[in-house]
Amino acid sequence: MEKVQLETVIKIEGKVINRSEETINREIETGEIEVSIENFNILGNCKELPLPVFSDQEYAEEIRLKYRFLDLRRKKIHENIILRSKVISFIRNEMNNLGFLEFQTPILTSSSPEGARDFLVPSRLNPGKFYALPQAPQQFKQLIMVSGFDKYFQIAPCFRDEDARADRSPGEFYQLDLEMSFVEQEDVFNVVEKLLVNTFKKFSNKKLIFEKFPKISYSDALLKYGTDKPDLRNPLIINDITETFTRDDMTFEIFKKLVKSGSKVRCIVTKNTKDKPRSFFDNIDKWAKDQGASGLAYFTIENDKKEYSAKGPIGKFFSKEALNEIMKKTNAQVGDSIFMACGKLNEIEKITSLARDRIAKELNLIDENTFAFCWIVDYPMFEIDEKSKKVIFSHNPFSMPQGDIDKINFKKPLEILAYQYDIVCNGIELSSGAIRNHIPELMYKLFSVAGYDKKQVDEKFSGMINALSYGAPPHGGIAPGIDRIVMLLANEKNIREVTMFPMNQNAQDLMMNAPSEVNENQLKELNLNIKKK
RNA sequence: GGGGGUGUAGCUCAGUUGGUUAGAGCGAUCGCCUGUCACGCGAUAGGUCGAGGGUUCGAGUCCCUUCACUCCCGCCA
Repeated sequence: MEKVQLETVIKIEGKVINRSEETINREIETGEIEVSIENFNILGNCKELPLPVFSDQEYAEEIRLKYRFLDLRRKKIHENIILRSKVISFIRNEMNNLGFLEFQTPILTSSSPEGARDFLVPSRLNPGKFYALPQAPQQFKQLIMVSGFDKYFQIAPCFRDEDARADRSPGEFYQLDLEMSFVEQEDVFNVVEKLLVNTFKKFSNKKLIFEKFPKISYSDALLKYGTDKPDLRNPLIINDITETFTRDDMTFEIFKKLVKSGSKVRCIVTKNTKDKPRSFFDNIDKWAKDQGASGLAYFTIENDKKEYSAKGPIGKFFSKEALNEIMKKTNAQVGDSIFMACGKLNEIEKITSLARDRIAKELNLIDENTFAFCWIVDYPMFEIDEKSKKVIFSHNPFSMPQGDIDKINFKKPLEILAYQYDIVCNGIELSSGAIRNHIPELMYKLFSVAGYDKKQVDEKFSGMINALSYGAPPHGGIAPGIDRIVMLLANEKNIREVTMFPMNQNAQDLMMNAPSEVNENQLKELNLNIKKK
């Protein structure tokens, strides 16, 4: 019996008996009993283990993924997967109770040129043609609304052929896809907010900072946080102080020059950091440079000789009045420090957003035991494409523009806002949704702004447009990411920790050897030739 | 496509300014002991130091190239 290796599956026959008093072990669950073995045999042998199962140690991903069935026996990930199952059935139950019906939608569907890259599946019966795996059941759920089912949901697999991140599985992931008819934005918010609050209260001990999620407009979010997925646990806020650099008494010429040519200056104020060592500031500056920015200028506000002064390498460039203006604008006080970035709008949004996280971590400002949800609303319908300088849809071409439909000024497309919204929790984008545009004429108009004529729209979205022409109800929905919800609940930083059989960063399944080559016959049937390199 | 980090025994890691035969713990094998419960004790096996090239009397260590994994940027309507 002692020769039996770890992880071997055995069958024991014998009597369960009480342990004698001195051998009772209260540390373990079965510490009061033992089995008096009469007989045992081995049901499943175990080779030498490539990774220890009975251990909390961390192991290289490669080996964990290759032997996922062993990895999954380990306590932490085993519990994560159980949590995932429970969360999903809880959500399903809640949705059912709210009167939503769960439907399946096709996995083999048509490719859409917009958005993410599609996974393509060659058709044997239709040589030269391809199915695509759905990036999301977007069009189907709208068609379900048109079909008269007014509340739909699905724990839907979504497929996107894009590169992975820690919080983004390559290839496939799951969304709680939902759609409702005859609703406005607020109706969707009410359903999802309740659902998420219930789910997070049930499955986590962490405190919800907001049970009523604050709503932040997209433009506000970019100004105050530099991103449309702000971590609201972080108290730091970004301020625009570009104006101050147009003053005559401002002598910080580097920024002044940049501002003259259209650059912006934004800053982050850190409270009571005057006693931080020089290295604190320089490290952040150096870090910013490592991130590809030109650095973060800084000074600390001091109170020398009864007058405010800016102290630091660039402090001397700031007049008393200029300093006052900045303090007024940013609510900064004596003892606070100010980090500044100057550059093109999208560049400094990016670096100040990263700096906000970085500085907060450095100063330990984030309470890890909380969840901070918010809605990001009022997304713009269109944006300018950096490369082509053309007007493109900024999010979802099927979203409903805001305002009185008859009064929308299509000549100023960048000013059109959409009923488009995101949920963000702790800096992680959990979902996006929209009230959909169910009016074909309006859709043609919006598409024409983005450079598509009626014929192109009819070709691309024939199913959709056609359906909307036969009495479509106003409708809208949202699709929270299941994997990310479980990730937050399980307190994991990586989505693979809540995915049973994940692929690695290069979208390979090391256990099943996917993707793999296929044989000549398979290719022949599909009318495919592989170009050898 | 680009940038950073990592790569030494089955696993987790150490390895000094370049210097003898590359070490430890866990695991494995064999044996001993045992009312043990992550048992204990002893012995043994196990290494292309990710790969290739270079510098050097000498490379795990320095240089170049490359591969794998990972994090980030791009990308993800």
